[in-house]
Amino acid sequence: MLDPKLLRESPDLVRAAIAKKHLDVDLDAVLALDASWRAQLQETEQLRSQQKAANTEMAKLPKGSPEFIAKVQEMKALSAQVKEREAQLKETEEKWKQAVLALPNLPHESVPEGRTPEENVVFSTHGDVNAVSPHAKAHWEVAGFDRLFDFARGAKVTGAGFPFYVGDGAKIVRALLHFFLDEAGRAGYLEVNPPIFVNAASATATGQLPDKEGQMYETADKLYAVPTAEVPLTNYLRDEILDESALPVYRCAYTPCFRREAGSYGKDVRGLNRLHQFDKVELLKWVHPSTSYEELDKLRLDAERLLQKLGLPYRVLLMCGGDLGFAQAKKYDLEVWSAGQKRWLEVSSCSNFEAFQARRAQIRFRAKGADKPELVHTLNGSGLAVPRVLAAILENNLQEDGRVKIPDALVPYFGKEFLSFA
RNA sequence: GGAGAGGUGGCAGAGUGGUCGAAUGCGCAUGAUUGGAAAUCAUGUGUGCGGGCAACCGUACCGAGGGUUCGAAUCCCUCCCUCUCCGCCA
Repeated sequence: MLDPKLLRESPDLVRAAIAKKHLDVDLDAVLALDASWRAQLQETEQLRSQQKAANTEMAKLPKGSPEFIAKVQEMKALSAQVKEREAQLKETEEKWKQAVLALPNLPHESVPEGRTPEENVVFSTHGDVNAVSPHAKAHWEVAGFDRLFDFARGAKVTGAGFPFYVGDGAKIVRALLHFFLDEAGRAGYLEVNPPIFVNAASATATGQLPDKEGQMYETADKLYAVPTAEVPLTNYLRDEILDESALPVYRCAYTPCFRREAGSYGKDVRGLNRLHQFDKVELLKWVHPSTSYEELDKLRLDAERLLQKLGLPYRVLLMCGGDLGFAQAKKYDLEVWSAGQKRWLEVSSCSNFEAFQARRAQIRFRAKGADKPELVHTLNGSGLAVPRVLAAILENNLQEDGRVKIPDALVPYFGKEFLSFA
């Protein structure tokens, strides 16, 4: 959520932000709504003030006295008026809230102009895409793939996009998660094992609700399966005021992630590329506003280091305004090279939300001596999402004999040097 | 799942219709005292929203939402959560 004061004082900044993100928002309508909400609020508060004053007077009057009875009659009219105005105010407030919630975060000045994903800037490229296995093929075409990654039985038991991981397939998932969590711990993130269902308040605070409702699985008692650990983890500190000295707070969490992916069809749903359930380690930071861009760079490097240690070629994209999410001020995507598919696969997305999430979730800190608490900045990034990293390993490291060479850094976790499909 | 008891400020805890944003204690902050500290004394000490350059003013908030009333922390309804006992269970 954007600062309503910013909207009032500098509507042009907000207008520019909407233009840079190539969104369609009728800002003038929002401004008009804001003005009418404030006018109604003041009127209503003024009436309530009268009511309170009368109440104090009445308390001093003897209960059954004629003055008292007269006052009660008089106040009935005011009371009715207050009720009516409050109802109106509530209605306007609801509209106002929806309108303000629909305003996107301001993109940072360093975010490049652009409308489409093609206009994202290649920030850096690492490793040699030609240095991968000459035997690479799309991972779903590798002989024996279906034994280790059993989509057919997954479809029978649950549905499309819910594979079974079997034998070395299960083992390499566990090895990757273990490796990711250990690395995050070394980088200073405290490991957390959060609930994987959240309530509506939490999903709203991080922005999944109200608009992305259809992307989540919902249970009979109105809980949502987490689409990412970002949701429970960010909400961990919801409605709390931290001590300034506690910042920055670093947390990481592994959770399975559940996404309905309604409306995504076509080529990129093959194999491990897009699943309804997948495993991911998420990195979270709550930081002092003055340091958040420095922290974003460090967060990105923490994610990059994982790909470097796994020896996978990757590139970093700096997202342009049009491809930046609604809530992000700046975002980098990490894409791993998939030698068999001959394309880049997104495996991490590192973002600075500035105070946008913190305002919705009311996560603040108090500076020493300051009278007012201040909103923190939140950042998060994947570190990393398993299936696509796994796809890249399977493809890039495929040997002539059909086995897969396990990256050196992963061998201690996997327990052997080759993954076998046999 | 059943029965009972509860949810009040950073914490403990009073308050059962009006003068209550809320006693008191602890904690915390500032000042006095002290060579310094402890102790003591004094003062202050929540958050959101709106208005105002500001000092400050207004309003809301006593688990959440609704209701009754001129007026609700207090009465009624629904829901959520915690604790105790019983049942069930990894």
